[in-house]
Amino acid sequence: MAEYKPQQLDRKWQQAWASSHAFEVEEDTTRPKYYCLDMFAYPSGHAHMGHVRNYTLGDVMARTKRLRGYNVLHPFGWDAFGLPAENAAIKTGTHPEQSTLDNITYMKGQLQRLGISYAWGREIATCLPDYYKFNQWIFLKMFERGLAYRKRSTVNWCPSCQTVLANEQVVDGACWRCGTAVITRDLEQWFFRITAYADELLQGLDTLSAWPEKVVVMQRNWIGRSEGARLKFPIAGAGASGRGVRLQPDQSIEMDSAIDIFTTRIDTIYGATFVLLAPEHQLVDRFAAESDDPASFRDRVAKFRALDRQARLTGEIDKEGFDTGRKAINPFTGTDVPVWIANFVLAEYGTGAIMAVPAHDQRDFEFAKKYKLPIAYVVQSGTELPAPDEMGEASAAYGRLVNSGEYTGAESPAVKSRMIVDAEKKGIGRGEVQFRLKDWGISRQRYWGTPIPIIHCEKDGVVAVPYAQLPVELPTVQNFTGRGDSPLAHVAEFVNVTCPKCGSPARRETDTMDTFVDSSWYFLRFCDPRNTDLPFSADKAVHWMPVDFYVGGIEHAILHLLYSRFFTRVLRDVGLLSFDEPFKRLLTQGMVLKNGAVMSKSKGNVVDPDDMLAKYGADALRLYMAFVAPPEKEVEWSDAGLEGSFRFLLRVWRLVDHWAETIGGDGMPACGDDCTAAERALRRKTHETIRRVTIDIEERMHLNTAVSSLMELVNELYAFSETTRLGGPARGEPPAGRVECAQTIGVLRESIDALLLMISPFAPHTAEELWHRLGHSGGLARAAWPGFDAEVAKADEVEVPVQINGKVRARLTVPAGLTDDVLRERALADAAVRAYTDGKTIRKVVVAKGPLVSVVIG
RNA sequence: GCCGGGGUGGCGGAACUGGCAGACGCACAGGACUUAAAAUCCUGGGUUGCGCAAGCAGCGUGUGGGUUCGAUUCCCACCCCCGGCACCA
Repeated sequence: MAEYKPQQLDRKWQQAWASSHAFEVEEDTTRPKYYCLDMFAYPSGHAHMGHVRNYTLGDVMARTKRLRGYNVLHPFGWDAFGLPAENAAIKTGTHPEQSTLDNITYMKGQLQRLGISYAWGREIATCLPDYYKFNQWIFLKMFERGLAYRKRSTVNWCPSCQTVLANEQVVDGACWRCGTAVITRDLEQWFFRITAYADELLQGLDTLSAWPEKVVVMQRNWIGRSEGARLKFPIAGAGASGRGVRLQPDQSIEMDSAIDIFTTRIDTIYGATFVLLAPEHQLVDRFAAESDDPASFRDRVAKFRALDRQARLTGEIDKEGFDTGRKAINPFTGTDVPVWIANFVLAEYGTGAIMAVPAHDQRDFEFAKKYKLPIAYVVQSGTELPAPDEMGEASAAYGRLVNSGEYTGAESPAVKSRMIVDAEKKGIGRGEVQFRLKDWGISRQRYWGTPIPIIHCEKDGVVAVPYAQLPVELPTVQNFTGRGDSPLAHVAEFVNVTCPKCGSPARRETDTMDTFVDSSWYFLRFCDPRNTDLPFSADKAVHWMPVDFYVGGIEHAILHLLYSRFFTRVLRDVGLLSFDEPFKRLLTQGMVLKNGAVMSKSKGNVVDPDDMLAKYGADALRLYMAFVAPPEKEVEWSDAGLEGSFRFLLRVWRLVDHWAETIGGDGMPACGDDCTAAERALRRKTHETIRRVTIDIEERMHLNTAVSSLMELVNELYAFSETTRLGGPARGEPPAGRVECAQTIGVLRESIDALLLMISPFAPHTAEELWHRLGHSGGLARAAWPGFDAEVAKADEVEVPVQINGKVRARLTVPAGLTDDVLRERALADAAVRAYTDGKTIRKVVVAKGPLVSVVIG
């Protein structure tokens, strides 16, 4: 018997695949294409088990689809810019480029040792100029379209990473990367106008039927669309001498003499008894100046502004506010309402000002109670009309309007649109849609990223670097200090340039781009990775895109996937693409835990893939990853589980090795019709397994059950081997010479071939070796997935359970395909059934598919 | 608070459209082989009660109810766990 030495097989077949370029692809219109994408990796240094799981899942799909006849694009690359490399440079002095390229080399070796079937010829790394040139290209296209713009703004700043963070990179008030509490800073920043696509990005979610519901919902919430109205509350006493003068509701209002508010509940406006401003609202400074005691006014505001920041970090504060002393006019009721400043009103959402309706909003209710502000009840949802003084909480439900002037008696929410139309007619407001989504700040004051292709000129202002001058290459910087300003600002020969427009001395932009820019279009670059003129050719993108199957971590549910959907639309509008959604089907795989926690060096619970490869080989590790749980679930690492997978492969090896000589070689007989019962049973099992495994991989992506089906088939093959007079592999006896019966050979051959083909996506090295030993020429690359024959899979005898009053009381063994009537008769005639039914009334007999007979007696 | 997912043996999990709950694996126990061990192969097991035994009866998929001949699956109410968002007006 040949010994199973997986490490040797790994090396042998990996070399064979590499030298035959087995996984490289070109466009081929004669076959259907399949784009299988694994999320590219940040080259952190070592692949961890999460990577192994991710790429195993992708590779099972890629290899299956190849056998199924698809022209499969399965590329890989490196998300190579980013902070860790720069932080390492600060610590150790190794240049980011050096450490990044070293890490890529090492990790690439690891993935190759796992036998992942990548088209390495298309490998990309975002830190190379031939890639980031097109980050700059896309930036310029966006700049031309007004989608990339500059503004001074309060930004999230991580004091530890010394850089700006996007809203999406702030988690619970802390930096997503290092966990340091985020502070704010006022900086001139570049933004991508993702909000211009907010509605489209939201609507597109409805078309993503093959995405996990969870991810779709997360994106929907993140975009956060709210329909409502923007309304003007005129400031009473606006103007120099007009304090206290009351405006009529239909009087036309000057812009700067009114407070704009946003509300989704215009139906409650008759209950708006005060107005609240965010501490950062633009009117606050003016009100302070015009107040009786500006100094103390400003003091109180300043406290809120400071306090507000802390509150956002902890997530809970008491609602506090103070009266500005000013009044605004509720444009629907015409009455004066006080204007307060409140710490819980957000400046960045809506208009930074709200109408407060204490009777129908819990926050406003609490505020009104605390400061004894009036409460007016205007939407009746129950039968009782509560007295405002006795209300214990706000009533947010819709209902019939009361105390609402001409709208009294109308039903809400239906009345909303009528009120908005009326507001428009009177010039006091209009319908408006607000989004939670903010524009994407992409400036980073760091080195290891894509330079922003912009030049600042005294005379011409912000000037784009001409396309012909791309890429703006990242200069070599030797000293990394980690101080807060952009390292590029210290490289004189980089900074000092001449203006492309007027030729006078100018300054280069020294910020770099957020690395999420790099990953927002890399899947398009894979379609045409060596194009030097364009990010990719439209033809090639049309051929390969969209990505048919995308596998990666759930942590990218919002950031990366939303940005990629945004970029796809921008590039569509630029004319390079003709579709909206980049990823047809998405699988977010669960994390790999050890002792209930994420593996990390600090916890000391890391299981190194290299160690497992050395001990069990790639196939056992891959098989274990597929078998341990459904792909979406978190899994707890288990050495024993991995060993179990190894044992299974050993079992397959012994089985095939045992039969190889008997059934191997060309010209073996095919299955005939005169099979024994045992042979028919094995064929049935084989075809049933083909059916299940195919569906489990391609449709359900339940690799764990696909593997268990294969295990069942192997168990069946062992049992079959034992029962033939040929001598099975179980006891290690040699087969008793060539088999006489051609039938048996044909059946075994069919079953074992199918087994090897179906196991090959999981355990490609072992499968390839055994396939070769069976004498197949051409290797698995030339093979086709086994066909399913429904006729063969059909059972000729079935066991039919008989339920009596819901409990299984008997089993009939009958020929398959009996009619319901015959089944009913046989069930009622059965002795075991009669024992229960004799002397009882049979009330009902149901014959169900299955089949199954259900008898009701009384 | 809102949204999404989940709760099945000692453990990971299975049950495809309402039809035999616990596939497959791990761990465990017994047996075969062996001088012995490892490896391998075979067998066993949800649980309670009765029985020397083959077996018989009952209970079982978070809890309580409902629909149905039949519910892990559908409906209602509730409890718990995980994930996301969170003063978004």
